[in-house]
Amino acid sequence: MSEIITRFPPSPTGYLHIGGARTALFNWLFVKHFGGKLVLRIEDTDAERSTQESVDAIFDALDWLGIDWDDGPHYQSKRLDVYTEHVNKLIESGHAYYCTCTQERLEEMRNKAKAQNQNPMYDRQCRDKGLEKTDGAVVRFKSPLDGNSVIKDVIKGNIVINNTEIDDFIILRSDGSPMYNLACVIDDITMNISHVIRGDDHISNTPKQMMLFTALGVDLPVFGHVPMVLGPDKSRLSKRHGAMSVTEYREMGYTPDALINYLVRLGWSHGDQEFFTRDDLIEKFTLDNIGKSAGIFNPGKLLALNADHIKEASPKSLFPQVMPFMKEKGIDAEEGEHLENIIETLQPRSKTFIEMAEGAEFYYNDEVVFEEKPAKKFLKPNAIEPLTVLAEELKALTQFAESDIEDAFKRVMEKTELKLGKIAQPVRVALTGKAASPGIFEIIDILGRDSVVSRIEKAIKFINAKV
RNA sequence: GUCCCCAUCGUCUAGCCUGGCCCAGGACACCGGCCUUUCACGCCGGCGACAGGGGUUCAAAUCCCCUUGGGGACGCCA
Repeated sequence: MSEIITRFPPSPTGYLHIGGARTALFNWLFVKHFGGKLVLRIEDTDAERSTQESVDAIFDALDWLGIDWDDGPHYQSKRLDVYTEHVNKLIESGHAYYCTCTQERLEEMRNKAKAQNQNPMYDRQCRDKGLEKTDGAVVRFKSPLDGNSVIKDVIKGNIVINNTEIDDFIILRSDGSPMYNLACVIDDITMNISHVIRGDDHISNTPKQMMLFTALGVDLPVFGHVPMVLGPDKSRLSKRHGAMSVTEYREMGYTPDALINYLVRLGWSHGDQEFFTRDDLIEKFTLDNIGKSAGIFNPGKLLALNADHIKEASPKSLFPQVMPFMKEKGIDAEEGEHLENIIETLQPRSKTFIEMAEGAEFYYNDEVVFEEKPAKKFLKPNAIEPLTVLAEELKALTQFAESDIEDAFKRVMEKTELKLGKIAQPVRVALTGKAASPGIFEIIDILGRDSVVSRIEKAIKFINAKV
């Protein structure tokens, strides 16, 4: 088998959205699995809508996701001569012709057809006129009048379309720029694309593109149309369904590994496995297990997967991802063992990096702000004794490991005749200001003796001041 | 409307190709419970689906047909 080359061809008319990212991912995983190449192609032939900001946003998103490419980026806007060259060939070989029908006439025809519940199609008025190139003329493809086109889709199976359904579509605009189907095919040919893996909203374009391949005398690539991603209301995913841009998930504290896991798993499966690392996916991904039906984007499941990935990751690998969020909260954290320990305590209770940064706050601020409710409930006069005794016990410790701290608590329990819960909760509030936190022994261990004692003393003062 | 695609719990899916192991398994969500120094994690249990109707067959979620439902495409957008 010849080399596998796929492509990801976004049009830079906006950010990289969830659906596009998924298509990119399928292509990327496919080539990673089989050792092929991925071509990145920017389809910017629509000068009106294409922007540099979009191009940058797409690169940024791809970079964050960790999707790299082997060839490109190629910009269609810079390849206009390649397209005109091929269009000229098509005209010479009788596969295309100039058309001077006005846009008004075309629109009129469309409206009329729709009014009569007919499929709107060009009536091929200029097909056999042998028109020469003139200002304002477009080039149309001379599509077959009979027979049918069969897409041998590796995902959907054979799809048969009657050629009478396909009209003489425009391949070159009156300004000389190529239309999507033309540019796409020429690029796929010149870039030696072996597999075209794209959203199934492109199925209707495929017969047209196949005709172009055939007219140019080139073998067809393998086509695979992946089902679309729909919103919760089953309509095409759009902004009103919430976060659509890939990078919004970065801002919401998601790890790209979770997004990738979620997106691939939406429409693809490997038995009952739900959790996949990147390497896992590369190892197991093939086109064989892609489903045929559209899937609904479920933010809840993505969140759950994000929590799983945070839980499973090594604390160190999380540094660069959480630190920006910590910084935003005014936490000036340093990479190292201390941060590693902190993250470890937060991993099982953080669904996002935003939550993790919030959970980390108390570690970095000795001036604990007591939340009203827990303070009222636990920082009461009867907490003074256990707090005082604990402070003394901690001061007396010669070793300050978690087990030593636990022993200290046991002695406090004996001396005060209180259950652990009665001691731990006031201490927790004293140390964190909150009623919920990681385990009390581990946070004492991480905070260190000086900080803990000082916080406890401040809490005692707080209680006394209240009385 | 025309053409095309699709159809298993609310959602993502396993099973379907190569009928029997499926009165349908897993995951998210939800509801109970356990664990426990809090919150989580974890663990256990519950809820919950083969769209409908015809065939074929000893046997159908699995094969065939029809209906219904949903989606997509119908641009000098990509």
